[in-house]
Amino acid sequence: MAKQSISIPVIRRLPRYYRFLRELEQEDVQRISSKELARRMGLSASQIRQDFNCFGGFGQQGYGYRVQELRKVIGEILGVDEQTGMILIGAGNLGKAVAAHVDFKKCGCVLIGIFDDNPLLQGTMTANLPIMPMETLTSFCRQRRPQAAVLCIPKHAAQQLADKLIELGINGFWNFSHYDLRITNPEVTVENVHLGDSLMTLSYCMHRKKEET
Amino acid sequence: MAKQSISIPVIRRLPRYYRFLRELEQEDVQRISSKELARRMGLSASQIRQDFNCFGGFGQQGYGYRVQELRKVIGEILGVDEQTGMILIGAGNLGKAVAAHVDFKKCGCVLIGIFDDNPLLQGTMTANLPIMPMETLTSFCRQRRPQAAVLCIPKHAAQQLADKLIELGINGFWNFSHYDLRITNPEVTVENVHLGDSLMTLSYCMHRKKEET
DNA sequence: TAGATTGTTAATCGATTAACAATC
DNA sequence: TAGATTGTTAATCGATTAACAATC
Repeated sequence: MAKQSISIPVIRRLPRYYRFLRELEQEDVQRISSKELARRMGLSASQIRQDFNCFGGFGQQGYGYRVQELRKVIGEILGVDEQTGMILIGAGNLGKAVAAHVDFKKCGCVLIGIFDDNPLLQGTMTANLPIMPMETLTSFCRQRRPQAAVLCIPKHAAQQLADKLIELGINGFWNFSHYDLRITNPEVTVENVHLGDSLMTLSYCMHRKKEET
Repeated sequence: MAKQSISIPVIRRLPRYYRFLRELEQEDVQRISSKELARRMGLSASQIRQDFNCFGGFGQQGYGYRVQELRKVIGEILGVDEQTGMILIGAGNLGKAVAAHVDFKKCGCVLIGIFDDNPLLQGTMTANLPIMPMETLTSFCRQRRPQAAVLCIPKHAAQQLADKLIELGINGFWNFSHYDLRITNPEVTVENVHLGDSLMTLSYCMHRKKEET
C-alpha cells in the first residue's frame, strides 16, 4: 500500500489523527476539510494533506475527506483490527495499572498473560487474567506464541529478560522499565516509555516560562 | 544562561542525557568523549556536541566532558533540584500507579495532594498521601499553591477541570486523560501522555516489519 | 459554471551531519 | 610537541510550509 517508507514523524502523528477522526465520527460529522481538521488539531492544513498522501489520496477535491472512511483507512494502516498477542511482565503498581487501564483491543493487541516473580501476587487476577509465576513463562510462550511483551520491571532486569524473550519469539517490546533497551536484531521493535523523561520535560518548560517573565 | 531559545528536539533529549550520565557516574566513569557517549546512546557525536553547546561549552578540548560536572549542569537546566508542588486528580488504577511509581523528586517535583470524587477511595493512602474529596480542591490550592497537576481522569472531565485549575493558579499539566488539552493561555504548559498512541505505534512498526519480509 | 478543496510540486525552514580550526 | 577532542562553521538532509494546477 505504501509508496515508500513512511517517516517517523508521520507515523507518530497517525494515532492522533485516528483519535480525532473517531471523535468527529462520534459527533456525526460526515466530511471534514484539511483546513478544519488543522484548526482542531493545531496543525497546518498543508501538513495534513501531505501526511494523508503518504498512503495514497483518499480525499475528494472540492469536498474534503469523508470522516468515517478516513478513520477506517488510518485504522487499517495502524492495524487496530489485528489481534497481536501480548504478555505483561511485572505486576507491580505500574504493571497492574497498565494492564487494567490501557485499552489493548483498541490498539490491535490482546493481553493474554501476566507474569510476576512475587509469590504473593501469583494467582490474583488483573484485567481478567491470573498473574502467573515466571517459571511458566517459557512454556507459555511456546504454547501461546505471544508476539509482544510489556515490560514493567526494574531496570536491572530488563535487558536480560528482553534477550530471553526474543529467543522465545517476542519481537516487540513496550518498555516501561527505566532503561533504554538496545536490541541489535532488526526484526525487533522497541517502544520505550519513560514517564520520568516526560515529567522532567514538563518541569523544564514550566521553569523556562517563569524565567522569561 | 541559554544563548537563545532551545529547540524542542534538544529539550526532549535532555532527560535522556541526564539518565545516561547518571549511570556513568554510578559506574565511576570520570570523563567521557562525545564519541563514546554517542556510541552508548545511539546518537552521533556531532549531535551531542551541538546539543551541549546550546547551553555553553562545558567540555574540554582534547579531553572530553567531566561526567559528574556535566550531569550536574544538565540537572540544573532541567531543574531537577527544584521542588515544584504538584497535585494529582483521579486516583483510579492509573492515578495510583503514577503516584506510587513515578519518582517525582528526581524530576524536581513534589506530590502534595491527591484528589478523587469516589467516596470509597477518600481517606485511603497512596504514596503517603490521603486521597481527598474533590470539594476540598479549591481551598487546598488556595492554601498550598501547587503549581502543576497530574490529570488521571476520564477525557470528558479533563477540559473543564483544567480550566478550573488554571484559575486556581496551576500552570502545568501532566495529562494522562485520553484527550489533548487545548489551552490558550501561553503561560500554561501541557505535557500530554497518550499511552494508547504509544502502543499503536509499536503495533504499527511490528506489522510493518512483518510485511517487509 | 463557479467555488472549494484536494494532490502535488516547489520553496523554505530547521535539524542533523560533516569538517576543521582551536586548544587542552 | 603530538594526539585527542572540543566548539563552531558550513554542507547536507529532511520535514514543513506555500503555492497552484487539477478536479470534484
